[in-house]
Amino acid sequence: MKFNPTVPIYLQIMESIKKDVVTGSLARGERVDSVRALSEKFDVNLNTMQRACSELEREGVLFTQRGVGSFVTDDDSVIKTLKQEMCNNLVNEFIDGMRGIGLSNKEILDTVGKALQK
Amino acid sequence: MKFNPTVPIYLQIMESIKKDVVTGSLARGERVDSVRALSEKFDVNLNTMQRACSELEREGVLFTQRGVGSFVTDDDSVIKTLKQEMCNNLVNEFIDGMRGIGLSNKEILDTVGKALQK
Amino acid sequence: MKFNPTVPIYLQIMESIKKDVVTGSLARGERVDSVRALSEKFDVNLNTMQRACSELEREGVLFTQRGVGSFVTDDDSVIKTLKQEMCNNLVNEFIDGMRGIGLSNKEILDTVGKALQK
Amino acid sequence: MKFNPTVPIYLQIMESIKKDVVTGSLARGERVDSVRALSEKFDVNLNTMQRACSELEREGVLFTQRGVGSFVTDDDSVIKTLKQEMCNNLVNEFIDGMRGIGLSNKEILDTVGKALQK
DNA sequence: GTGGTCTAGACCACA
DNA sequence: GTGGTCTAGACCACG
Repeated sequence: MKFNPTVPIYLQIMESIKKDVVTGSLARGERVDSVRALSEKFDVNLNTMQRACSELEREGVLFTQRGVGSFVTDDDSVIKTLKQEMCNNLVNEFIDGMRGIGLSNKEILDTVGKALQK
Repeated sequence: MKFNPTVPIYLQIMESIKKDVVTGSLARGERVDSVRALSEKFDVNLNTMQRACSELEREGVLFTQRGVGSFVTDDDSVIKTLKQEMCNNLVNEFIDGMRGIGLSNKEILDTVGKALQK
Repeated sequence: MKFNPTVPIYLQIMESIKKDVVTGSLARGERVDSVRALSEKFDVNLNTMQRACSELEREGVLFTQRGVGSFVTDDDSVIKTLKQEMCNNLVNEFIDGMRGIGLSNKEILDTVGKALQK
Repeated sequence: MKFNPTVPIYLQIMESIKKDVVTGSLARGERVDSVRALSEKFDVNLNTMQRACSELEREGVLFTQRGVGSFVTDDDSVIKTLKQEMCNNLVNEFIDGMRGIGLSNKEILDTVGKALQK
């Protein structure tokens, strides 16, 4: 995975895992790889991976059973909320940005429409 | 102006000025305030403001006349390109993000449509 | 290192490092000292050193791994191009200068020849 | 005349006038244009032109007769020395630079030879 | 320990 | 007055 050097790696990893969770490619309640394995998979420092995981835990996306491993939350509503939040953030940032450079509602919608066709 | 503490102030200032340029609220060739004045306006340190300005100059958005002041580029094509770039970035990031959380083209378009009505 | 007071220190440091790179005394891909160490070595302020390094990074001579350190580019072609550029600049400035004060090609070549024997 | 933004304009003007003097395109003892006229010719601020002229006077290249105007020095030895100095500076800087990037005497001479043929 | 950013305050060259 | 550079010292995110 390629990281954008301007944003913290652990945030990018968190985003990546969240995406897997909301798309179901990491299923509800499923066990995730160990931090060590993940750090190798993402090719990042172990500390960085730990940071990403503990933040995800804090957000309720993952939970840990000591001595057993980490798991995706088994609370479906958490996942739904997460998806909604991510979606809202994306949309709001996008619209604010487009309006900020002077585009009208119509122009925004047209631009999205065209871009989606590619 | 309120700054997002997670992204460098000078970048946020650059964004703000770029927006003014692409929306025309800073006209082509127009003189911009002195670095000192801007640093007060944005309420940041002089050095921070200078960093923002010199990066904008490197990007071709501003140019400087020694001992005189800084001006918005008078090359219209630069401004057009800038606007196009900013727009593309927004759209691409948005679409990538939305697809990343598993939304279809139709869902993306619908979501934007609804959000624009608010 | 002694600095010429009429040209910015950070530029002189950049030149110095570039020379080390093109002569190979800083090898391709080699790690360079930390900014802190360099600032002591060159006996300049940390910020000045950072300025020099970030400009070198922008020029592709160095690259940075977050939290790890900075390294000489591992792209050999960049180094070759750099050497060629530095060489061309020197030669062109020199010849332009000499012609500017009215010397013929023959005189220029003779002068260089004599100077090299010292 | 185009100025290099990284070096003071007044220095560039001084260089330009010195070249005219050593090549004889400004003859020994010849009257030079008024500072005002020169500032228009070079398209620079009057202060800048004044700075250039007074430095040239300090260096003995020009001299001023109050109420009359400025003139190129009528001392031929000054001009010869000037030319020699400019020439030496060019050669020394050039050779130092080339050696600094690791070229041998032979390589330096070859490079100059080739460049002169263009 | 690494690089990156920010502030405060000073000095300089240029116009 | 303008922009540009430099220092000193602090804080932060990252690994």
